[in-house]
Formats: sequence, C-alpha cells, structure tokens
Amino acid sequence: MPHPSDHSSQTTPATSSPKGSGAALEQARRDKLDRLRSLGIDPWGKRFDGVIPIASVRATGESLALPTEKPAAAVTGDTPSVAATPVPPSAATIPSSNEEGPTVRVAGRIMLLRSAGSLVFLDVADRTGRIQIMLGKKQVGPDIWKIVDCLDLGDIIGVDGRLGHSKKGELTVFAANLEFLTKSLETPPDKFHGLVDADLRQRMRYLDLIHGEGVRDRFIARSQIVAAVRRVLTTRGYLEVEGPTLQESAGGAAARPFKTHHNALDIPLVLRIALELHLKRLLVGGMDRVFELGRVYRNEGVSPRHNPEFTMLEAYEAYGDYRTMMDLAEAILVESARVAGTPTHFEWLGHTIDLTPPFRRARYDDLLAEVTGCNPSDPASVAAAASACGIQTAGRHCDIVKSDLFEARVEATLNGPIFVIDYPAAICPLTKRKADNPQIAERFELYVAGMELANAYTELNDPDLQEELFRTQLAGMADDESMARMDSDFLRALRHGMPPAGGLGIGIDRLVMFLTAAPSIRDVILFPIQRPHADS
RNA sequence: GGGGCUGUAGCUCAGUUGGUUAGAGCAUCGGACUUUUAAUCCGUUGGUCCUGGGUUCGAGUCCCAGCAGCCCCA
Repeated sequence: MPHPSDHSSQTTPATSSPKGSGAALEQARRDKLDRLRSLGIDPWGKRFDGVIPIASVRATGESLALPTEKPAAAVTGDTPSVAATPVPPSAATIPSSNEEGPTVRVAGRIMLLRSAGSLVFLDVADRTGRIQIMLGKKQVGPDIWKIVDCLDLGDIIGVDGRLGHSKKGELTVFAANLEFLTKSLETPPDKFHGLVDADLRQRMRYLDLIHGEGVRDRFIARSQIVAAVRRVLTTRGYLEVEGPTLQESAGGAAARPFKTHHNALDIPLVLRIALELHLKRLLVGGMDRVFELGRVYRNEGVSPRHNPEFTMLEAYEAYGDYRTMMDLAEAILVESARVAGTPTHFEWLGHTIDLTPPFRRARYDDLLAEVTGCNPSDPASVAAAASACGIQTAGRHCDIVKSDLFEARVEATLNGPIFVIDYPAAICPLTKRKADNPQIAERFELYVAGMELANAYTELNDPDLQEELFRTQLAGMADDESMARMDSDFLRALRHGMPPAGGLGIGIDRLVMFLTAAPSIRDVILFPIQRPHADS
C-alpha cells in the first residue's frame, strides 16, 4: 500500500464527492489533516504499544479514593453540592489528584469534545468502554496544544497521563502526552441520538457498532455463544469438521439453492443449504461424534427471521437417537444463555420465557389436537380443520396438510422452550420411523416464542428406505421445495453402513436473537443482505 | 404477491386547509472561557424536500408511477 505521506497535501477527495454541507464538513477535516502534516504529524498514525483497555483503567480508578473534600468546597467554603460556584482561575485550581494517580496509556476514538478555552475535555472510547481525558494548554505544552487544535470528533488518539478525578468527580486521564493516531474525514452521527435509521445502521454497521446502544455488546454475546456451543460439543468428544459449501446438488433440507458455476471444471454448482448429508458420510467414515458450525445459503425471502445466508450448527452422535439430541440441545441452550448473560426469565417478542430446564416435551399430534380440535390420525378431520384456515387440501398428502395446519395454528402458541416431538413421517424423509409406527418419525423441533430454534432426528440409516424416500416425490411439494432430492453418492455411503445416530441442527442466528432478545435476525448478523442503494 | 407506514441539511427531527426567501438542535467555521461531561454563551455556514411525471396562478404539502427501508398479511 502506498504510504499516505507520499501524497501531496492537496485535499481533493479521491473518489467520492459529497454534496451540500457534507463537502464543507469534510473539507474542514482535511484542512486539519494538512495542518497536522505541516506539524510533522502523520495523520494516519503508527504502532502504539502498551495501551491499557479503558475498562481496566476504570477498574483502577475505582480503587482510587475519590477526593474526600470537593476542591471547590475546600477553597470557597461552599457546600459540596453547589457545583456551579465559579472558582477563580489560577494554578491552584488544578486538582491535586492530577499529581497523585497512576500513569496510564489509553487509546481510542473521540466520542465527545468539550473545549473550555485552554482546557479541552474529551470522551474517548475503545472496545471496552469510555473515559474522560483532560488536555490543558499549560499541562501539555505548546507543541502538543497545536495538535489539540486539530482534533475532531471521531479521530483516534492515544494519551499518556495520570489518572485522577476532575472537580466534578469524573474519573479522568489528565494528559501529559498526546499521540495522534488516525484522522476521521467523515462527520460522525449525532453525538446524542447516534445513528437511528435502521437502513443506515446496517449499511454502515461500523458506525452502528460505535454509536448504537448495546450493538457491540450483542455481537460480543454472539461470539461468546458460538464459543460456548463449540465448548459444549468438544467437551463431549465431538470433532469439528468443515464440509463443502460448493456442491453438485443441494440436499439435507427443503430450500431453493443459489446456483453458480465453476469455470475450470465447467460444471454447474450450488451453494449448500444444509450440512446434513456430508456429516452423515463422516459417520459412515467412523467420525462417531462430529459437528460443523458454518454458513448455509438459501435462495428465499427475507424477513425478520430469515436472511439468505445464515449460520447453522449440525451435530451427529453415533449410537444416540433424538432423545440424546434433546439433552444436547438443552445443554447447548443453557450454557449459551449462561455465557451471554441471559436471565432465566425474560420477555421476548411479547412472550415470557422461562429457561429453566428440563424443557417441556409434547407430541406433535397432541399439540395439533389440542389447538385445532381435530383428530390428527383421521385425514378427513385434518383436512376439515385445514380448510377452515384456508389451507389447500385437494390432492395433497395428509402429512403436508397437517404440516401447514401446524404452522398456521400451533406454532404461534408455542411459547417455549418446548420440544415438539414425533413428527408425521411423510415430511421427514431423512428421519428414522418409530419401530412400532412407520407413520411417525423420531424427530423433534425446539420452539421458543413461536419460532423454530432447533431440529433433530433419529437419523435414517436404512439405505433402501432412504432411496425409496428419495424416489417418492412428496405430494403437493414442488421439486425445489422437496428435501427428498436423489443423492446416489450419499446412498452408496449408507449402504456401507452408518451407525444408528442422533442428529441435531441449531440456527445460530436465531439462537443469538433469542438469547439477546433481538427482534430481528438483522440485529444479530453484522452485514445482512441489502438491496444496493440507487445512488451508489 | 397484497396492504400499511416512512423518506426534508453530515446526523436527529419540525414543517399549518397548498401560499412569499423551507426551519430547529447537534455537527462545521469564527469569537469568549483552566473543570467540562449531550458543556454554556454570541455569531456563521450548509438544502436534488428520495426520483420522475401530473394537477394548480403557486407543491416539501395534493394525485400517479417508480426506488429504498420498516411492519403486517399470504
């Protein structure tokens, strides 16, 4: 990369040409950038070692005794609560705490800037917090004061100084030295309101992370949840693997894939819609406990609960079944909630959630009967209930109709957390049937606040039944929507023998939404899909 | 796919039954201030009113189409 100082000090913007006051605002900042250069300061800074996280500095400040007497009161004899009493400006008004605290080095972005003549107060933020910095003309000397004159909101600086308290009792770094680290050429959002426009917040997530209330914390929580999920699995002996995202055909779920093309091989490829079929191949290969945590892609609509690319966990355990996975799902949820700091009881999307395990377990048909009053084992009764909700029934498999009916009537009532167990077999082409009832599949879905959070099976490992299910097109389902897509390579793997196993899938984005009480999936994805702006 | 709401300065927002030159706060720039903390005070700059049509003597405002976002429904 070319060094910035190779450029002349001409201030013409390279590419963008902001209009209106934006141009003037940027020019004012470029003028200061030029002034910095003329002072011999690189406006783009350099390595700055020994920085103490602001949270640590604040912790140190906690142990510093607050000045027991307010300096103003000590000088004037006023009651301490009268803070407005003006103090005659003199060297004596510089608080003694200036001299007493430990020396600290902090660095961060200027969030607030208050100038009181030859005294400037800054609020500087790093990833851990904010702290006030005081720069005094006399204290820092004329050379540094010239730099202070070039500071703007949003600039990144480093400061060495003694830690103390201002007259108003605010923990403050009284700067002795100032290192200019990076110029910001753009005007930051309103210092009080921040960036509120949801569209702008997502298009300029970096600003949202700086100014948005709790935004950074939520993404930190996401990172900690993902780490917790890994920890739960690896401590149980699971091996993390990475399957292919580019595939010949997209299987393992009911979704339309994104299509792409490999030039050198000249073959069409699709992006994966699930992790399932390759992880099961690994079960055949003897990886008895295996999981993948990765991105999947579904070429479908966008909603507060759907983004075309999202993060999925799938875990497979040989010699287990769906009940094994229920315990695992519960463990993952509880541990994730713990690291995310999610309270055991909380409100989300208008639902009152109680995370105390064990979670309720209820049979699919029982819930359907309870909510709709139909008889789930009687197709005519199911069809009647479905028709009453405007669901198309003619020529469609009863289990499909049932599934639509469940979605329409039951899901929203599932406050959760609740394990819905034992699904109609026809909508579960990858799931083992119950030994005593081939109409029921050993599957559960975990619901919270009416939303599906996890999905698990006792995995189907009978290659002949699997092939039959692949061949049988499900009535009423378009090819794109069916998850029963023929995969003969996968069938060959099954014929080599896949151990009986339980498999679990968890939508990580939804898990994070849930545990951080986010109303939209877009709040937990750093860069959600967006239409390009017309003007850019 | 249908419906509703929103779009005005860099940011946050006002803008009357359609009426003169579109306002405020923050930010910018200039000034005062060595204890401020959304600092304050005085002054100053900044506009494709989302885009394109239409109605009208006159449109930020009314109508139509489009774009973008959010929400609800299917």
